Amino acid sequence: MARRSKHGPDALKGMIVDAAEAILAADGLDGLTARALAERVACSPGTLYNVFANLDEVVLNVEARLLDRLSARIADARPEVRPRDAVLQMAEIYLDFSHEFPRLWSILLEHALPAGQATPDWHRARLAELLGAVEARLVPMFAPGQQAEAALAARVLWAGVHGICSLSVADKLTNVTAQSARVLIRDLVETYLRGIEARRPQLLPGSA
Amino acid sequence: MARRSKHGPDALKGMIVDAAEAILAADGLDGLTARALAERVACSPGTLYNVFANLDEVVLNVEARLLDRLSARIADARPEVRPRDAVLQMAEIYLDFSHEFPRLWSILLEHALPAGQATPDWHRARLAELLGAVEARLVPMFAPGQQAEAALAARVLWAGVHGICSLSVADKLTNVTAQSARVLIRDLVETYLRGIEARRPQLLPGSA
DNA sequence: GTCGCGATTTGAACATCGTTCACTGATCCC
DNA sequence: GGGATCAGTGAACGATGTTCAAATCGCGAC
Repeated sequence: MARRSKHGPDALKGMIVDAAEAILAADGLDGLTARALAERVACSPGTLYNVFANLDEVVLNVEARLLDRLSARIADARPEVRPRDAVLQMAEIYLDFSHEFPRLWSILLEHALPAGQATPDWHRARLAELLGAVEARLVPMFAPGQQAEAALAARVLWAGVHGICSLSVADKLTNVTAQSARVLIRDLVETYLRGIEARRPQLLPGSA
Repeated sequence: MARRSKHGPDALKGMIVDAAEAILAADGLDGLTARALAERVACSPGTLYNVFANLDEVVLNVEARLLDRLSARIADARPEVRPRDAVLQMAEIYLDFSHEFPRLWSILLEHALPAGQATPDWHRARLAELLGAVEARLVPMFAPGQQAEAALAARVLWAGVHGICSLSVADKLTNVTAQSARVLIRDLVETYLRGIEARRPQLLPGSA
């Protein structure tokens, strides 16, 4: 064996990440062993380490693809006009996505790098991109010169939606099923935005 | 060796959980190995398995103590009178707690049991207790016969606060430091509650 | 055709992990 | 004093992530 890769090295990388995603979705982090992954890719464990530094890097690549998929889904959505509807739409996409890939989603949230290793930059960048999308749809609700308030609101809303989704996926919200998580999200977005309007009803009354 | 325990078996249990908490706080989940834990307790690895079924059970006991500590802190707080202040107070206790034990807190959120094993009942019960405390302080803001709305609001607020705390501890909220997480929490609670009042300004105007 | 070289893949080996269990020896009861 | 008991032991097992010298293949030169 050891024939030169018929697929280029990038293709091999893709195959490994594919296989890793399948294993993670089926068996969680504990199921992803170097030997199990190698067997699924039909190569030896050593080959994995020619392409990735370690298993953590494989997991990170799965996470990256997952985040990209979410970004694409948000980008593909038919844009709603009213800011409230647009934010609600994003929140529901977020919710649906987390429940569509519950295992992968949990791994994305749970996966902690060993020791001092910080979250990689591309990870933070992808999260910042999502946050920016919320912020962009929120800006019309605020007067010019209140971008700081819009940025704050975006972070609060996004963190809140995230909290509902993660607790819901982990089944930790007592008496809250996947179904009713949607109700929570609607209530959060509508009530929070109503609270914003109630603070400055005179500025942009038409934006409600 | 093998002298009969000078400490009762419960004391040994406590010593193990103590040591495990210290290791987890210092080195995270990866640092908690059976041998390292045994060395810190000054016993052999096998002894651990006379007291606990496996290392997961040790971690669960650390988590249980952590949740109890949070509950106690909330119970000890001088109760605020106005519902808004009471909820805000709880949220800030929650935030401070998560940042006081960031590593243990992350483990509490991240720790996923292997395979089909569900979150143990006592865990869910402790979370439900926290949720109930929020709910109790929220009820005065709603008219009689609107307990369902109060329960919904409690879940939304608690999940939202939780989302801010977890993203903040994990350092995933772009441009949001531990300091400013407090600002996010204040904004969430105040704006959300204002949104509730804006919906029914006629009912309990004095509760603002 | 074949030879050789560089790139690629291999899989045995290593340290360490969680966990088990036959054994040890201190303690209690008689 | 002498079993009986049982908390505590630690060597051993299988599996883990990772490494690296060796094996193997693809391909261009001649």
